[in-house]
Formats: sequence, structure tokens, C-alpha cells
Amino acid sequence: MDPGARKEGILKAASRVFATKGYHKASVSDITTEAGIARGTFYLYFKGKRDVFSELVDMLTIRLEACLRRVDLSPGKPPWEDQIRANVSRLASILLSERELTLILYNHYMGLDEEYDTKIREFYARITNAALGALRLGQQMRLLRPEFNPHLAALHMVGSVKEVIYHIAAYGEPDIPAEELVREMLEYHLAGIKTK
Amino acid sequence: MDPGARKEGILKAASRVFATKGYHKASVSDITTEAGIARGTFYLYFKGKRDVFSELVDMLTIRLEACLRRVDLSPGKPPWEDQIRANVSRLASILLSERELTLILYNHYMGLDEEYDTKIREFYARITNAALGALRLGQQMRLLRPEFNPHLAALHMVGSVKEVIYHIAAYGEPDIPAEELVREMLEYHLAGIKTK
Amino acid sequence: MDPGARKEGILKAASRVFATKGYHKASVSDITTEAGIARGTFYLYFKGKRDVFSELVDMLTIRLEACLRRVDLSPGKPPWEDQIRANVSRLASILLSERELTLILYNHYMGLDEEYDTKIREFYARITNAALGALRLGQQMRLLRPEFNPHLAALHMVGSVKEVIYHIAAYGEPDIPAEELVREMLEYHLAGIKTK
Amino acid sequence: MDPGARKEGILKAASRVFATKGYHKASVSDITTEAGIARGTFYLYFKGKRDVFSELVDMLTIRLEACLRRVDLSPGKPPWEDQIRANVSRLASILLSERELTLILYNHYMGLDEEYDTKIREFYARITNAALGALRLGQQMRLLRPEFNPHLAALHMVGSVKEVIYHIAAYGEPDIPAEELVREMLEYHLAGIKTK
DNA sequence: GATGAATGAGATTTCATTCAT
DNA sequence: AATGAATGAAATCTCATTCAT
Repeated sequence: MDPGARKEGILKAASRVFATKGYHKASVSDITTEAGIARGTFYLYFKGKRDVFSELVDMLTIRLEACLRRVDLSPGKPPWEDQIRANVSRLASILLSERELTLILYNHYMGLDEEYDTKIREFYARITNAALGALRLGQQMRLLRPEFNPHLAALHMVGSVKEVIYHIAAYGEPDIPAEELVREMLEYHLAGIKTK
Repeated sequence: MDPGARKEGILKAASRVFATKGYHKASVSDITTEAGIARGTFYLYFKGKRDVFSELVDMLTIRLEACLRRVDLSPGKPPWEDQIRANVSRLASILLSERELTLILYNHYMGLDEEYDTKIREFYARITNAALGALRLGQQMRLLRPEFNPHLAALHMVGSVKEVIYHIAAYGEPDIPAEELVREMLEYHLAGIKTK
Repeated sequence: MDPGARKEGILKAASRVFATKGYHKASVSDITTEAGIARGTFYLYFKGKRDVFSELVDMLTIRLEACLRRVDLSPGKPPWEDQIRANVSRLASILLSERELTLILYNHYMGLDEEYDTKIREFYARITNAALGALRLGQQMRLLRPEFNPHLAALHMVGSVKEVIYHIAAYGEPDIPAEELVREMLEYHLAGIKTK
Repeated sequence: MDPGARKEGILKAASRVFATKGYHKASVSDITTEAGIARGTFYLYFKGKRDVFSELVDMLTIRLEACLRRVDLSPGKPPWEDQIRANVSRLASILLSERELTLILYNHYMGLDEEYDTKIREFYARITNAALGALRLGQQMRLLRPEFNPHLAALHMVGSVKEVIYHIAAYGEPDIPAEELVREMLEYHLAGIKTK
């Protein structure tokens, strides 16, 4: 079989298994059984269990990071609120189209080993920093109220997006059309931090 | 040694070990070594690793649930915003005074077994429902804007509190006095949902 | 409490526990709980689990060996068949009045350790030898047919008594009055080996 | 190595170990050492110690049950005494050709767990019932004395065969040619119950 | 490339026995 | 004498990973 397809198949199988049983209770056997291959074959494509897991998470975080665009305030660009809305929208659509991976990312996001923990931490740090940068810029530009603490606000934003997305991925509710969801989320945050 | 004290000691040791190594990498041996007792002794007090862990998490969630007071709008009571502020304040002060437990609760919050997962899920569900109830009441009383989706808003609130608390517990920053922290958090959310 | 009574109580408790759970699945805890004493107390009266067990079995085998009388053919004594019948009768009545001990003796009769195994082996060897002696004497006296192999016959006798007694102790059947039982058993064997 | 051979090897090793140390003192380590394999390998073939043991006992009891033929009194068949002799003969030859298994079956025949105990009990019950059926038929056909209790007689027969076989398997004595042994055993029992 | 039997480190758990109180 | 908390040796079992075929 074509190596690419084989690897792909293992990743798919692993994704299903991890989402179902969780990282720690999933065994390499579970994955190879699900993928319909022998145990040894697995190790031709991955260094080990940690490795597939890592690759799955990377696949997701790379896509997520790639979908974020820096807000551009130069004249001729769409209004900054639309740019943010588009960012959140892309983020949400990736996460909600990959529920399995999303749940894996959320539920097992720490405690495997130092290296992995660091990777996850840094992923969230980058997202949070991006938000922080945008907020500061907004404050400088007088688009946002100057008196709130931007660090805290960045955490609020990241935290509430995480919670909402997770909830929808895990339980399928609240069952709101994606577009409305994003609008509501922005409205919630912006109404609070926008200059009146 | 008095059994109460011994059990206490094991719980303390387990808390340290779980916070340091994480649930899955911690072994009963690690805990007994940390507690300075023989491996067998551990099993006089707990059924197994899952059992100590569960008890630690219970200790925390019980305290957390106990600290929440229903908002009382009857005349003569403190303003509702103060009541909410007091709730969040108590919550935060418990969580931040028990950093180890808080990190354990956050970092390993799922994937051990069905029973445990359910427990954690229900804990968050109760918190979220409490928030939902308060939000709906607020909307009825015309204290809050009627047009936002209270389900989403409840998730936003829970999510951002989780994120902020976790961040402070884990990294010690942003380093803001507790009182100001709570004021900022409320301000953030309320300014968004409060009737103008 | 009077040491004799205490020891007695432990033996009784142990007997119940061993009969119910079997030697290997019975723990010292089971015995002390059943006896209503602390674990440590047990060791004031017995060297260990093996020791109580051994003592229980000894109590039975000593009584059994004591109840056997050598067949005396001198004139003026009861007929030899009656003497044998009396022996078997005493044996059966002890075993059936102590069902618990009987089952213990039968079910766990080997595999604890060399010393214990030897003890049991020797007990059966003595019984078998007694039978062998009686059979040989009977052959010499022309009371029994000369052509059968007395070694084999002794084993037959011991084996069938063991089986019958065990069956009754364990299942309570066949439910035959003791006297008739013994008569039947003797009749079975004697009719086969008696000179015609 | 071919899985069949490997499993066979483990069974052989286990048989030696159980016969030497007894079930309870034998550990899985003992068995794997004897078999020259790693501990983990054992668990690829058996669920645990109980499982190998069970399989060994099954191997024996299945062969034993298979060797018994119902006595057929229709004209043209061998005399019924010869049929019985052939049954006992096959039984004895299997048991004596597998001394290790025989001793295991005898010495550890109860107290492992409910399921196993039941299995052994049922095995003996079937043998005893077969004997009972044959005895009753013999009484109906007036081949056997009508006045003896067939239940007791069945127990006598089973018990004495057990005792003789065990004795020979364990101690190698009495050292009698198989054919003569079987003849003596039948003679012993039949002379007692046969119509005169 | 693919296989799957074999490995063995390491984790869990039990329980007979000791010993300070 | 009595207690029962503490011990720790020893046994069981799992599973990620290797490697000969």
C-alpha cells in the first residue's frame, strides 16, 4: 500500500480511538486493530503512541494557527470587527468540523510529558498573545476602552471561546448556526470593551 | 499514628505528587515515598490511585459548590452585583489558595474513567446552570439586556473564569490583587450584558 | 479472658472460616473478625495461619487415631466382625459429627508445605497399615480368602470409606442412618473377601 | 515459535511445576522460568495461573470421560464384566500414563474458586452416576445382588479406584502389572455384589 | 514493507506478620 | 494481654516496543 495512504489510515484510526477511549486508555493495539494492520507495522510509520498523538494534535494546531490573520487597520481593508469575526469564524469552523481532534486537544491537553505540555502551552500562549496584541492596538487606536486590563481581557476571550467550542463539540449544544454563534460571541465581548 | 492524620498526610502527599508529575505519571509508589510510608499502608486508607485522586477532587469541588450563594433580589439585601462579586470572590480565593488542587482539577479533568468523568462534567454543569439561572432571572428583571443568548453567555462566563483562574494558578500572572481581579472580571462581563 | 477459652474461640472461628472459604482463600483477618478479636491477638495464641490449621487437623486426626482399636481375636472377645464394625462406626461418627473439620481435612489435604503434607500422608498411611495388618491376620486365620492382594484391598477399604464419608459430609447424602450405613459398608467389603 | 508448540510448552512446564510445588505455591514466574520464556509471553497464551491449571485439568478429565463406554448388554457383545474391565483399564492407563496430571487433579482438587470446584465436582458426579446407572441395571437384570444400596456401592467403587490409582501414581506401589491390577479390583468389588 | 510473537520494565495490590502503645 | 497501624515481600498483569522471519 502507498505509504502516504497507510500513514493517513493510521492517523484516522488513532483519531477515532483517542476520541473514544482517551489517550491513556487507548493502546497501540486498539489503534492497529482499528486500522486493520499488524502491531509492528505501526512502528514503521510512527515512533510510538506519543508520536501519533502528537502528530494529530499538530495537524490541528497548525491549521488553527494558519487560519488566523493579523488584523490590518490600513485604509481599504475591511472593518477591523469583520476581520476579527472572520478569524473567529475560521477557528470555529475548523474546530467544529474536526470534533474528534478537538475533543482530544481539550481533554488530554496536559500531563503526557514535558515536551508535549510545552507545545500545548505555547499554542495557547500564541493565541492569547495574538489577542493581547490586538487588544492593545485597539486601545491605542481608541477603538477600545482604555481602562480595562488587556491581559485579563485576552484570557477572558480565549477562555470563553474554548468553553463554547468545547461545549458544542462535546454535547452538540447550544445548537446555533455557526454565523450567528460567531456574531453573538463577538457581540458579547465587544459590547463590553468597545468605546461607548 | 492517628488514622485521621495519616490519611491527611497521604492526601497532602498525593496532592503534591499529582501536581508535579500529573495523574498518569504518578504511581502509588511515588505517593507513598512522598508521604514517607510503606506501600501497603496506602491501601489501608485508599482503594487505589483513583480513589485518592477522586477524594482530592471531591474535597475541592465540595468546597467550591458550598461557597456559592444564590443571588437574592429581595429588598434589604446587598445589590445583586455585590452578591455576584462575593460569589466569584469566594470561588477565586478557594481556587487560588489551593493551587495544587486547582491545577490537578484543570489538567486531568477527564479521561480517567466513566464515573470520574461524569463527576467532573456534572460539577461544571451545575456551575454553568447556576450562571444560566442567574442570567435568565436578570433578563426577566430587565437588569440585563434581553437579546443575548443566556446559554452562550453562561458558557462565556464559566470559560473565562476558568481560564483566568487557571492562568494565575499556573503562572502566577497576571499578578493582580484579588479584589481588583474580581472587579475587573465582573466589569468585563457586565459591561457587555448590562442594560444600558 | 481465660486463655483457654480464647484459644478455643479462635479455633472454632478458624474452623468455620476454613470450612467456608477454604484454607487458601481464608485470611487471618477473616478468622480474627469471625472470632471478634484484633489481628494481633491471634498471634498471641498461634504462630500463624498454618499453625491454627495444623492444630485443627491434628485435633481431628488424633481423635480418629485414638478411636481405632486393634482387633482382638482372643477367646471371650466379641466376634471380629463386630470389632471392625465398632471401629468403623466410631470413625464415621467422629467425622460426621465434625463436618467442618472433615471437609477441611479432605479438601485441603495437601500442598501447604512439606511438613504438613508429611503429616497427612502419615495419617493415612497409619490407617491403611492398620487395615493391612488386620487383613493379613484374617488371611492367616483363614477367616478371609487367601488369594486377594491385601495391599490393594486395604487401599480399597480406605478409599471407599473416605469417599462415602466425604460425600455424606459434603452433600448430606445418601441419607442413611449411621448404623445401617456401617453395616452396609462392612457387608460390601466382607462379602467380597470372606471365605465362602 | 509456532503458537501451538509454544502453548504446548507452557502447558508442559506448568504441569511439571504444579506437580512439584503444588498449585498454590507455584507462581507464574515459576512456570515461565521452567518454560524458558518471559513472563509477558505467558499472558499471550493464558489469562492467568488459574487458566493454565484449568486447561491442564480439562485435558485430563476430557480424555477420561471420553474413554468410558456405556456397558452394552445386547447379544453378541463381550460379556459385561469384560466391558467394565476394559473401562477401568482405559481409565487406569490414562491416569497412570499422566502421573503429574493425576497428582495435580487429586491434590488440588478443590478450593481454588467456585467455578473450578464445580467443574471438579461435576466430573466426579458424572463418573459416580455412570457407576450408579450400571449398578442399577445390573440389579434389574439380576446380575447383581438386589439388596445392596446402589448409591453407596457407587461411592465405594469410585472411592476405591481413586485411592488405588492415587497411591500408585504417588508412590509407585503396589507395583502390580496393569492387567492384574484391574482384574483384582474388579474381583474385589464383584465378588461382593455379584449374585451368588 | 509487513508481520505478530516475544519481551520485560513497571505498576498495582494483597496479606501474613510485627511491634509500639 | 490486647490492640490495630504499619510493614514489605511477593505475586499478578499490562502493554509499548523490538526484531526475526
